[in-house]
Amino acid sequence: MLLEMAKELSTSGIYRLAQYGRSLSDMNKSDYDYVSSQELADATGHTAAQVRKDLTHHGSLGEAGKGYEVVKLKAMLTRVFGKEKTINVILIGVGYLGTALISHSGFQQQKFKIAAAFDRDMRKIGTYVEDVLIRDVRNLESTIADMGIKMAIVAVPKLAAQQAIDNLVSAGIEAILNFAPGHPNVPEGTELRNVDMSIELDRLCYLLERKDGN
Amino acid sequence: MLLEMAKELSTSGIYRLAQYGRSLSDMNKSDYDYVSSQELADATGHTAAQVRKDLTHHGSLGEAGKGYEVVKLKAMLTRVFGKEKTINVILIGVGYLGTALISHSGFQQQKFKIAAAFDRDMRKIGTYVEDVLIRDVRNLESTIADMGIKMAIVAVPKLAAQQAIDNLVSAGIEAILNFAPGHPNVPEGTELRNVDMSIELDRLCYLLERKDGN
DNA sequence: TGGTGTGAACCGATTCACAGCA
DNA sequence: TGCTGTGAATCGGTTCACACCA
Repeated sequence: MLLEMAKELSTSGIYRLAQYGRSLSDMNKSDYDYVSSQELADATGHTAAQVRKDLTHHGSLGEAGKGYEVVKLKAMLTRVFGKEKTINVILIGVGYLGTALISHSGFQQQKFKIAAAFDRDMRKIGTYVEDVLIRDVRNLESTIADMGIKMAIVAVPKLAAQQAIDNLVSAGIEAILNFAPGHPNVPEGTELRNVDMSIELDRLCYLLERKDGN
Repeated sequence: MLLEMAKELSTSGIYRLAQYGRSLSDMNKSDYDYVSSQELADATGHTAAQVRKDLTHHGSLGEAGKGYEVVKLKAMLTRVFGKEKTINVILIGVGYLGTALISHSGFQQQKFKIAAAFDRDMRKIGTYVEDVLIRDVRNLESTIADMGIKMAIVAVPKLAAQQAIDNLVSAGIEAILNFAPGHPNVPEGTELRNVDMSIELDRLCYLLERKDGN
């Protein structure tokens, strides 16, 4: 089944696929070792059947009795996520969170690079965090165009988020990872994912409530 | 249906419930106004039927023809999440991310308080970030016991995460929000939620792949 | 009239069980 | 024998449609 058409994959399916990729890097297997669906299942907390379904979904590459060849599996994941090359991303908002994101080692390992950072605080503009130059947010549009960037991370305060996102969209950004609380609007065709840390805490609260005394 | 038994709610159900709470704060309605399932649906991007199903699940409190009284809805949400009082949380790891979390205004608004922060860097211990004293991680256990804390946020580097989580568990922590990449192990009965920022970016990559040229 | 509450229908995702292959 | 690939069965969440109520 070469060049199979990529069927749509559910949100949780994408998430699991990404997890398999992480686990694969974490188990230090050589590229020519094999990994079984059961091993991947154990490492990620899913079931072996689930893993197999997910993997076959993108072209069958397992070998009966042996498992999946690590190098092939990695290649498949790279292709599915379109990560043949490092993905350049821009960052809006260089406060503590923005700085943390620039320093975040996980991005580099996963072939993401923060190619440019923007802020509107004149005291920050022109300085560097790690090796990333902080630029004036008024140059957003031209920088995005020059660099051909498609993805952005928003790490500005809640009240500035919608404006920042509007600017990104009109500058041609197609996918946004937003850390500001709230539910910013984006036009059809722009991908937006929100990470709301206090909602994550709420989930934990809910679980504790169900478990404890109550 | 007073004191209804709280049925288990799906992960996504909990998430939506938390979102309704946020939206409720954001729409500045008075406590005695009413809000319809349609309004909540628009604000959160779900369907009206979905909103109603979610809300009735925790006791019916809508009024036919009018909607849901804001004050009652808020009270219900507060009860479901066990947030009658401010929830004290501790933080492990006061790097950029940890500092960002301490400064994060969203927590305070949602009745979460970072009651104590820990690090193992002697230069940080004894100093303050905002009004939070940074303590020696070796005092973790006693502080948790003294303060009666149940929830923790882990913002240490990847390699230190499993150790930090083990320490938290043996100190009696029951719920952990982890920002380090990877899949730390926790014993049965401890709640763990992972926020992996590069997996979030991967999801966006996948979506872009499907949309663009490809 | 407007909007809730809910059974029924629908749909997709997960699990099961096993045939088939190295 | 060990492990994949996959149809079939199952499960649970979402949507639909409408009765009912203020």
